[in-house]
Amino acid sequence: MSDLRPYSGALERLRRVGLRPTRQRLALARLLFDKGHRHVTAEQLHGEAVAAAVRVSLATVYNTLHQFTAAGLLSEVVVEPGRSYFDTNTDDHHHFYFEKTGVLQDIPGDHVVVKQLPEPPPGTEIRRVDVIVRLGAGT
Amino acid sequence: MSDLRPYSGALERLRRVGLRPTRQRLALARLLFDKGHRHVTAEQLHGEAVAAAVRVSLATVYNTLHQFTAAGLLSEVVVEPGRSYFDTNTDDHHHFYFEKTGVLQDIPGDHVVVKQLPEPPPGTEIRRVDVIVRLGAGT
DNA sequence: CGGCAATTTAGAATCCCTCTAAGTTATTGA
DNA sequence: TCAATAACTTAGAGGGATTCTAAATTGCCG
Repeated sequence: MSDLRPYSGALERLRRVGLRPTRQRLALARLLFDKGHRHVTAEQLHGEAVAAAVRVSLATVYNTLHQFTAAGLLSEVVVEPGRSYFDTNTDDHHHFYFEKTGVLQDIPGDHVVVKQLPEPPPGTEIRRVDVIVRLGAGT
Repeated sequence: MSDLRPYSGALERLRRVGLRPTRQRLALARLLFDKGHRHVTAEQLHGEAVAAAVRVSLATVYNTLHQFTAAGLLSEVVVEPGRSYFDTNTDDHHHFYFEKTGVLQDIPGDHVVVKQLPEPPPGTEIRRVDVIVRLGAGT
């Protein structure tokens, strides 16, 4: 559907960040980026790859997710102990987290404003500000 | 405000939330609450207990931390995959996280203001809003 | 004090994730 | 074009944090 867009190809994307376009990385990039923004865990992505008959090991899925993150193609979101989500949306934005289901959902950037942030302690700088709105069952 | 009362004895605290004051829970409560606000991991707390010659297993430390959290005596802070911090400050506040050292530090509640929060999706309610300011080495 | 449910415990188990060492593949440059 | 080489992939072992299990212990009530 979306591979008509000029620079959305997986190969192009890898080239631009200087990662060798291997069969595994290309396949994972397509799974991640070819259908809108997503939040996935390594296990989930590996499952999708296997389901799509892509031969790739779990170790490579982990490596690839971290390389993509380091390259700025993904961002990592930590909401629960012992499980990392990777978000294909790298714009400045925040998250709803449904505690019951473990589902993570973007909150568009302009819907949350953080004000009066204190100065970071000397010798440090702010890398990122994460806002997680935790949701439970309503009344 | 988690506690307006001047008397903050461990026994009293456990009684108030309906947890049986066992030797282990009393000792852990003292370690946690008797010297100002703290951020600890289960391992750390267990280490302190052992150092203080309190006989308690790691499993019990985990159980106790979760029971205290469920009872509202602690709050859990998730900043890294694979490690949970427990915070003795249950007031509304946020955190600085020093990525390099793994140290967590409170930001007083009135120093961060979150605005324009969107409506939670129907059937859900906001349980908590976590703000984590991630810090790296400055320039 | 006796009885029973709550609690504690050691150790095994589990869950994510990382590492290692060996095999494979993309790229480079002659 | 075709090695040579460096980058990459992988299975399986390893590791850290946490949870589970089943048995022993302990606090609490009458």
